[in-house]
Amino acid sequence: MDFREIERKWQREWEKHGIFHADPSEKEKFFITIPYPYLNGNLHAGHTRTFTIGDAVARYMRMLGYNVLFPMGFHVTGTPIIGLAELIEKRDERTIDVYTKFHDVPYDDLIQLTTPEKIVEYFSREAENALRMIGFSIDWRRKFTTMDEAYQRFIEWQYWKLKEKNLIVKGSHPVRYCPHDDNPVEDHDLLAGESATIVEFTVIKFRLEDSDIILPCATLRPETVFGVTNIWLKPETYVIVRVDGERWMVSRKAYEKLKFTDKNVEFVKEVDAGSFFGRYAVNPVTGRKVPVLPAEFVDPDNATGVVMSVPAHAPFDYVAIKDLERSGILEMYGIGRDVIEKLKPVVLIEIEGEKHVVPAEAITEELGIKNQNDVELLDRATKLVYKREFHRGVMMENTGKYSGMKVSIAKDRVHEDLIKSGNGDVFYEFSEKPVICRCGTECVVKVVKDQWFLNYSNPEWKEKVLEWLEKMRIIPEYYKEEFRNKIEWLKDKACARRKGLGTRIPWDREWLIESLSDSTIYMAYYIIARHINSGRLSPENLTPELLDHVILGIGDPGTVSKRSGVDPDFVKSLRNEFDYWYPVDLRSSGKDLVANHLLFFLFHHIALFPEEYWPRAIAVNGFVSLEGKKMSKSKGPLLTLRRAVSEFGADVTRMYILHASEYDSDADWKRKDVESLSAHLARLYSLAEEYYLKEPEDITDLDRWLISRFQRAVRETREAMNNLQTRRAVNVAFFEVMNDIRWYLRRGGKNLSIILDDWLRLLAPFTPHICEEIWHWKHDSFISLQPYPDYDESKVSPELEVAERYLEALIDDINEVKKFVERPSRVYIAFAEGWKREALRVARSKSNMKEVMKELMKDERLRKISKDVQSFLRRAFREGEELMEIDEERIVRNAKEFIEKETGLELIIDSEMIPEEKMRASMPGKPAIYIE
RNA sequence: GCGGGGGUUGCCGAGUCAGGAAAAGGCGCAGGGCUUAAGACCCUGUCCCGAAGGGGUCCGAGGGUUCAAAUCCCUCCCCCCGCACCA
Repeated sequence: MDFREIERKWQREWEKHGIFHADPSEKEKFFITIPYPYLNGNLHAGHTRTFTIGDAVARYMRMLGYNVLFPMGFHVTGTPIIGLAELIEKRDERTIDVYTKFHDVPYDDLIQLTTPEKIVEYFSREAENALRMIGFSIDWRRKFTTMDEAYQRFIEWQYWKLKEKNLIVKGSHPVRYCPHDDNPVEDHDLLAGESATIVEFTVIKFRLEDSDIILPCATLRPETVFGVTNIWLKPETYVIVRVDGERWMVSRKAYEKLKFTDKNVEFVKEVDAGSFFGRYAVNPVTGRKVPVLPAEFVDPDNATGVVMSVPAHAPFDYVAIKDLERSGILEMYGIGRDVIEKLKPVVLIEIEGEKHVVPAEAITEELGIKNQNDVELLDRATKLVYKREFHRGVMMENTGKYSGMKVSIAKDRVHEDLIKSGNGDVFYEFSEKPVICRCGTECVVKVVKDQWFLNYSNPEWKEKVLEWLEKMRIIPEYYKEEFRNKIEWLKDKACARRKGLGTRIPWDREWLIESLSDSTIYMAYYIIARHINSGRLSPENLTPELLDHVILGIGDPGTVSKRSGVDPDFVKSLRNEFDYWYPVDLRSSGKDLVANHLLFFLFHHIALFPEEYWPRAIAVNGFVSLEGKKMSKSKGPLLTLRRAVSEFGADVTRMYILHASEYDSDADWKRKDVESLSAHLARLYSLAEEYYLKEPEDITDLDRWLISRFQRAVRETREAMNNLQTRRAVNVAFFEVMNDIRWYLRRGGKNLSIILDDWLRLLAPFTPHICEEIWHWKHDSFISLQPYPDYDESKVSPELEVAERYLEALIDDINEVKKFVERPSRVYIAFAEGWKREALRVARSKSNMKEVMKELMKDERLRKISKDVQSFLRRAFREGEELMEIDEERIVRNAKEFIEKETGLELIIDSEMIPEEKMRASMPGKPAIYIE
């Protein structure tokens, strides 16, 4: 049988009948969205996971009777598409290779894609085809791209709204930057230093005595400013530069870096550090005068190249002073030895409950550090001291107003105070070096000036988001904590760019709205997009008044109609439509979007909409790897959705991906596993061929058993789907039902068709095509629109289920014993003595196992065989009352033939033939067995 | 470092919140059945021992609580992900 042919057939039928088009109705609505994909390549297995989960839920909810809206659009905002167009234009070898090999774009098509427009056109078409060929139940009338004029109107409207609410502010921020390309660099633009982060140094301005020169000491530990004994410079050439009107002395490298900051920097002259040694500078915080001294460990390529020395807490400083003492360097610069003697470590941090030492001295001795060339050990020592002091340290009384403060707090406080007083500044530096751009140039930290920021740090805004989060459903649940933390951690975000595709900031048209910032509330736009696509609305109609009214209910239809040129009745119906669909009931997404998009999604909804339109639930899922390897869009390996479906079929792909893993854990795509899953689905088909159209014969207990078991599958599948546990759902609905069917057929069941209608409906959200196909052998309706099977308690028969389990266990036991008998031919069976049944019943009258055990364990003799008692009781509790109530003899007699077939033995029920010691092993539910 | 998640049988993974069977399901492997054959399908086994349905060991490591611990408590080790302005 050909899966693909069936799939295409039903996809055509669904489309022809528009069965997934959703419009307001009397029914209760369910609005589910999946983040639209970014179109710098083809959809791949990772998308497949997120989308398939969404589609399974959409289909499930539809079958539960909801009016489900499941729309899709395409994201094209930002720089990658432009970058890709440039690379293709340049015929970049690597790009051509990756796109032909992994994205499956034919070479001749690919080389045509030399403009962003062509790329968007091409990949949106491909994406739509792919999404159609896997059979997602999307309402395609609502598609759009973020470059559409109407969408941009909608974004402009949103940004005006945010501006009105003062949620957009101006500021500067540091970015990783390539001086050669004159552009910020992203991770994938780097040759080296991908893991480098931008570190913020505090600059503390020490003024040189009798001079206007400032020595800007860069430090990561501003709180130790109270313990500065001297200043270090490397004995080499430095420069004097004018920085915002001040004269700074910094390393040459530092000067280069300063040019990229938001400061006004002017070169003055070169100077020799040597001529400054022995001079004094003033600590702006303590007023203490400290000498300027030489040290080799100073790295001119790190921050300003000017270092304040805190020998009590900084192992480097401590060791460097020791080195000075031992060497003749001071004499070389004509500095008296008395200077050294004044460099006594000033301890300013204590750790409660520990004895007072000079930390840098202690650690240096402990690690056996000899001199400042022991860089590795010194780095380790520095970290150790920092770690201890940061977490457990408290500022001592010699730190003025910071005295008694925790170091972790004092650190930030001192930093802020320095900046406020004008005695401090910041200097950005990479945490690791070098950071090198793909063009080969070493990157710098650039401070972008006057940029627009979304003011996420706004405490009221945050508070509202945090409060709403508590009311939301987050799946899986433990992600709520993650969201809580991320919301608290979120800082202002730059929302403007110079380069890329996108919408201009309406009040400052030099800037483009950055891609994550234009994707926050676009779910609302699906409702409008439908009418743009049908031609009933044009972009010009989307005036602020219209959007205000439709989305927020502001104004009256009459006025809105005049301003927008839209018929008043249509204005009203748009408003009703919006009000019907909003809010988003579920946003289901990959876990990579938690710390960005999903946060912004919440923040923006909460800022802009009234509470009744705030999102109700968010679900998060993991990634997909390929044969254990991480997929990569830009390097491969990659499995496109299209390739997966053409090779394995839509249903197989869907079911595999749904069953491969749960929630945020990652799935691995293994070709072999996918293939064997294909066989399982084929089995479903052949079972249907054999049984679906067969009229049931007389209904037996075995049939009732199957129906009973099936009820439980229905219940658990529903429960799983209500929690978005697709793996569990598929496991139960498909594999466990399949196992029951195996037993049913093995037992001689003939009426499989009694559950097939329900089974197909149970599976329809996961493997809709094959279910639709089989369903139509008997019905004219679409299974996709049928009601989902309901759990029917009245069809559950615990007795029958216990009876079957009893039988299975009995056969197992007989086969087990059989192994030990030479040439076995007969099995004798006898049932447990009445007194055992009675004892069990008494014990069972207690409410739970714990109670019973407690009671029974008081008896010393029972205690000795507690394990036996345990297994005895466990089973009783598991099986329930029914274990005592079943008529063992009847079950065995009825299944005599079956037992004989399964064991190959003649079965005789006769207690006379069973030796005493075998009889002892019997329990209710476990007859005595004797084989000869 | 901070935050979140995790370590179960050859592999993937349930089970942990509410303590009570070597522990669902899938995959792999082995044996058997069916078949002209292959495939598909069906059955059995897959930690160790066992000539009677049993026994032993086991859930990252080590302690503890309990009649009973993968599950509760304490200590420790290891792994994955995020830490941004990028979609």
